[in-house]
Amino acid sequence: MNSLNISQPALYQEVAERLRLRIFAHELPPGAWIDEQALAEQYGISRTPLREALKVLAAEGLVTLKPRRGCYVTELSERDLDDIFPLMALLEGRCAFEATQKASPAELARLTALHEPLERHAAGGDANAFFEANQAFHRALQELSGNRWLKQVIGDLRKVLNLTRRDSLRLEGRLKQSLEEHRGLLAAIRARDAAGAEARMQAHLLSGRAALAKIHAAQIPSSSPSRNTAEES
Amino acid sequence: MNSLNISQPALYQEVAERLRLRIFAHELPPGAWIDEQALAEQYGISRTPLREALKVLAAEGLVTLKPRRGCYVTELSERDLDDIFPLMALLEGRCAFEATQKASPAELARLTALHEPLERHAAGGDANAFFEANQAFHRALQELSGNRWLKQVIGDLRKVLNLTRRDSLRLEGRLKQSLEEHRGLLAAIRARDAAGAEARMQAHLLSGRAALAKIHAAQIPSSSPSRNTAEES
DNA sequence: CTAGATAATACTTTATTCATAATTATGAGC
DNA sequence: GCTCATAATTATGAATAAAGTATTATCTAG
Repeated sequence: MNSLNISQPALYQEVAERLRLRIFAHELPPGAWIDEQALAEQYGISRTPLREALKVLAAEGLVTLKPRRGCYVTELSERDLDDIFPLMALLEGRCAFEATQKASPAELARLTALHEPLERHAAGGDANAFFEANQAFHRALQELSGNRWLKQVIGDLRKVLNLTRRDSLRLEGRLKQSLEEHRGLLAAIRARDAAGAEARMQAHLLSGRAALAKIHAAQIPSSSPSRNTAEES
Repeated sequence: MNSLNISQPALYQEVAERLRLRIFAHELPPGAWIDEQALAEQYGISRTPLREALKVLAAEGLVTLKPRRGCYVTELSERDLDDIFPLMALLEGRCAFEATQKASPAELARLTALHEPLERHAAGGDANAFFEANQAFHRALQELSGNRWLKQVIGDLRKVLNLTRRDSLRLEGRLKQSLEEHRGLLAAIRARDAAGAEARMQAHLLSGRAALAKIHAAQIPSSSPSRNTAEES
């Protein structure tokens, strides 16, 4: 894919990646103002590459640039989530459909192997590890779909979804439920039931949205103070 | 991405928009090298805002940044088109589905009014005007879907598709065929046949891909350069 | 005491300058 | 005469500086 881009990555890309991680970790929470010069001297670079990195992040939707006002981490509304999850269901559903049709027996075996950690970490109750294994499985499916642009679009939306806290898996029973959905999905794929796999993937995503909504409903949305960057050392 | 920028847009955004138009007009054709300093002094600005604009365009996929090598207008391969069009069919199909279900009678009337120019310009054989009217109709449908992120993703992909020449409508009979497809689509929407509208929209997009393929097959019987363009994020 | 206006401060934005890396051209050697 | 290596030129990438705009705080007037 990246034919000539094997050369050393530009500084602004490195910075963009580091900022992404800090945003995903909620070290830079949604709504937080991004202090350019503080961040620049923290990274030991000038503000120029930092600003270029912010342009990239803005195009990805992770931050919002307000002209003459500065840069803020994007805040997702419930409305946004209600828009994005069905869209992801559509796209990842298509992935499941295509992958079911195109996967070779060897690839099917690899996919099955990727499912095993899900079983293990669900049994162990390790939500973080389950989350990672879940991501790996979904990514593999996207790879098997064979459509680079489909994968790209899903990846972009997933980045945006990472703005929300990932603790929906800690909802009572959600881990087990998600595992059950994955079992059904894998079974449909292995049975070469493309339409079934698509439907199960869609249900899986929408079920994830429902879990998130339950979390948000439970947490009191009274005060959401958008604090600035938390100091950590 | 999208902020409520009622204030004056930043210079780099203006530059990005002007470059977009030049790219879409093929004044900067796919594969063309973008000369930063030449363009900067042509616009009477410094290289800094120009470079920031290029970062935005790179995130949109319109240009490809090769570290230490410069910036080039993205070239789409046939493979890319084979990936993107089915994806657009899926997304715009969903738009048609949702819009059919959600549109009020008044909105339905407005949509019907937007269809009229298509009839007129098809009869007049004005491919450019037909293209514009077609875009307007599709955008209205995306608006009616009520899903801002769906609209956003479609818009992003449409930008990329604008990298290709828009002369597929000049293919013998394509104008008439496209009109027929639109008639069927509108009829399904007005009949509140959401599934039918979705199917017709999907067929419409795939039909557009086929027309483009026919153009390319006719124009390039010799060697295809097929520079593959990788997307990064 | 409150509200509005002005001034000051701070941050974004753009420009200019400098350094580094890549490519091309020229010269020399085989 | 052709190929390879080295040097020079050009363009990209980063940093620093300067300017313009927005926001906030303070002071004055009603």
